[in-house]
Amino acid sequence: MASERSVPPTLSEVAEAAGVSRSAAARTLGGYGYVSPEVRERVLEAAERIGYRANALARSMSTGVTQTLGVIVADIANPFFGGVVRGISDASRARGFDTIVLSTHEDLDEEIAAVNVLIDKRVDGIVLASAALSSASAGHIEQARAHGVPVVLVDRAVPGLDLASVVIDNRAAAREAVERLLEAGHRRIGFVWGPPVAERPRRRRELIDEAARNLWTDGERLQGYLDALDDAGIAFDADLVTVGPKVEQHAQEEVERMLSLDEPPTALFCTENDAVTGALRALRSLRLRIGADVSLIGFDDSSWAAVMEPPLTMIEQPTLALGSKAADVLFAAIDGEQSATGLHTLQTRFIERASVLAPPER
Amino acid sequence: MASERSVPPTLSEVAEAAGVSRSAAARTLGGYGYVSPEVRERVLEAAERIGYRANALARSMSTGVTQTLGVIVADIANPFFGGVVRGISDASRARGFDTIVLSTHEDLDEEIAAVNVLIDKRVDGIVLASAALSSASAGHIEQARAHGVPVVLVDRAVPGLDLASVVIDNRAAAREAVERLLEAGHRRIGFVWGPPVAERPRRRRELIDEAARNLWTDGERLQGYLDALDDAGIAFDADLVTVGPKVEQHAQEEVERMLSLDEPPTALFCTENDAVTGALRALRSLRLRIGADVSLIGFDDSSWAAVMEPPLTMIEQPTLALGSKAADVLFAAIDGEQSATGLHTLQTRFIERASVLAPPER
DNA sequence: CGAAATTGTGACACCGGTACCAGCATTGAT
DNA sequence: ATCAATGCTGGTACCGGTGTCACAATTTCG
Repeated sequence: MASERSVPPTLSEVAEAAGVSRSAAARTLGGYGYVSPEVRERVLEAAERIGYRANALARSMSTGVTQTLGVIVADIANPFFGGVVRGISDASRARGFDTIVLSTHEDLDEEIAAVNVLIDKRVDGIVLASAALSSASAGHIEQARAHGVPVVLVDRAVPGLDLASVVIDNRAAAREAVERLLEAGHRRIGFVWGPPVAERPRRRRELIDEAARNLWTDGERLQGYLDALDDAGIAFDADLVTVGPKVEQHAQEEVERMLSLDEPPTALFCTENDAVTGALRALRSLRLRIGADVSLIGFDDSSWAAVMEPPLTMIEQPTLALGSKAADVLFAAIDGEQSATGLHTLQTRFIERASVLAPPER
Repeated sequence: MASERSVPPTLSEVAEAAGVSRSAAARTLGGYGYVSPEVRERVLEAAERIGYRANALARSMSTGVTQTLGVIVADIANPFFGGVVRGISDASRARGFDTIVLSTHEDLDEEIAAVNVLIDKRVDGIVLASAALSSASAGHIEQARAHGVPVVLVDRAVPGLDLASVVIDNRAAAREAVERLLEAGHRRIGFVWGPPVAERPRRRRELIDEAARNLWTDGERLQGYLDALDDAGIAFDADLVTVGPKVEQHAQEEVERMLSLDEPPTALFCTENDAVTGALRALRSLRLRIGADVSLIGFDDSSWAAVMEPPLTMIEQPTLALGSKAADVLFAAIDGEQSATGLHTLQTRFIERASVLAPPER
């Protein structure tokens, strides 16, 4: 083997190989100051020959800039966040930035640790899908800003915090979906993926609070559901909202319970991918047909939804756009622009397929 | 506001605040050498008070270690890679390592650039799902090793390269799936997600080469398909293998073509998620029933497959385990253990559901 | 021909840690 | 009383870049 070394060459070694001073080599490679064409040529040749690559750590040390963005999401294996991260990553790459991705498993302590890691690594900015629910639990976000690291929230806003956030209009999207169900004639509409509490809140306010306490988006979607019901003059029924652990299997059980009520729902609104598949499992186990027996609308479109029998009417979230927009806003903040604040709302897309029919005659 | 600063405090500032030397503060915070209890107390208090956090860049500069792993995948938005990255990320975190994730969009040039970025950032190791197909195009991998950065391949092996790789047994998994179809009585079995060439190779060898040239896993899966056919004494029919762009829509078109042959396939083996949904779209458009008319087995199980009508028989890949195993092997290599070489093969799981029935009577 | 302007060079301080080392007290042993 | 061992401290070199600056060499121009 020709180059059998395990330590990368340094600037000094380039200079030595070229027979010039470290400074001259630095100026050539750094593209500043005066360098004679002859020296420049020698340095470039030497750098090429010994395979020199600048140490990004050392550069960051002296420039104070890492050209790196930190990204914190709940779970990178979740396709939704996968899309968001991809959007951030592509947008960053276009600006010559790299991304460090950290998963928090939706745990606030892990999120705080993640923010600290990113501060320590001196990232130039952070995109955060936060599990924090109010300004009271957002101390770590404040700390990042105090350390001079701009933060942009994505997917979730933190009420009461004056922070740039890139989100979708969850409330309006949920409302639209439920309105479609109402238009089709449904009056009993189940809400799948309610708050993860053990005991079912009977009061409406309580339910909303619990949902919002768990996840901002969930609170918004529940609100949208209630908005549509209110407009139609339909009374809220606590039995038509699932509660309990947010896992597919539990969603199934809750939907089965719901469909076994004396007055079961004739339509379901599912606010998450696993809520949809959980609900479909329930329909299957009760031998009910999608659409004909129970209409359904879900959040988070996927290519699978289109090949179901019947194809599912879904709400598509612009995951890539969410990510790239967040990156753009963050870059604006890094560049010191004032515009990089407030709420940026992206549009969802209502994809009408065939899982919504009129409720069955009784 | 109390702490209205935008530059993080340094070790020197801690020392100054505690009224001791930089060295004493360093010894306290670094946990080495002698420090009197009194000084120790003062330093700790001062560090706490001014919110000191060690600069990871500076530390890495002098220790030569970053506690960071680089991860390079084709597309982080792909649920398969999402799982792998999650596995790597969780395993790394358990060892106090962070991960930098780069997407290459399955482009070798981007992959080379990504490797260079990681070398520059002095990551301690790289997990790579490479688009390189032979040792001839793996110069960048060699370069990483020459720079002292250990590399572990995941999901894909590079033939002819002596490198640690963590993969599944694609060939055996494909073979098993096709055997199941044969056992059910099928003799005409379509292979969905063949090589992305414009013109259909007629010769078997040519087809395999094309598939392998595009992606190692695809070549292996095609081999497994042919293995099973060979064992059953069934002649290979080039018309039963899709060719062309690897997108869902094209898979649909190719499957439609296939099903319109004089002797159409009675079963389909799909080697990828989008191949499955593409095939299902084709069945839908031709009004054919899954199982009853055309049996189907696919790669990459998802919760959707279980709620299809009928539920789909699938091959599940251990994405998380693939990632965590890759991380483990990489850590072994970082620790200088010799064991960290060769091929590590993980098991797939064959999930039998209900999309495989006997071929229809003609 | 000499002063000023231009062109090019190497020395060096700095970023913020790590870790080695010389040296000073204090204590105990001989 | 002398010396060694022990406890603790501050000074300092180093990691590998960036970028300023003093200064030397060459060219330009009055």
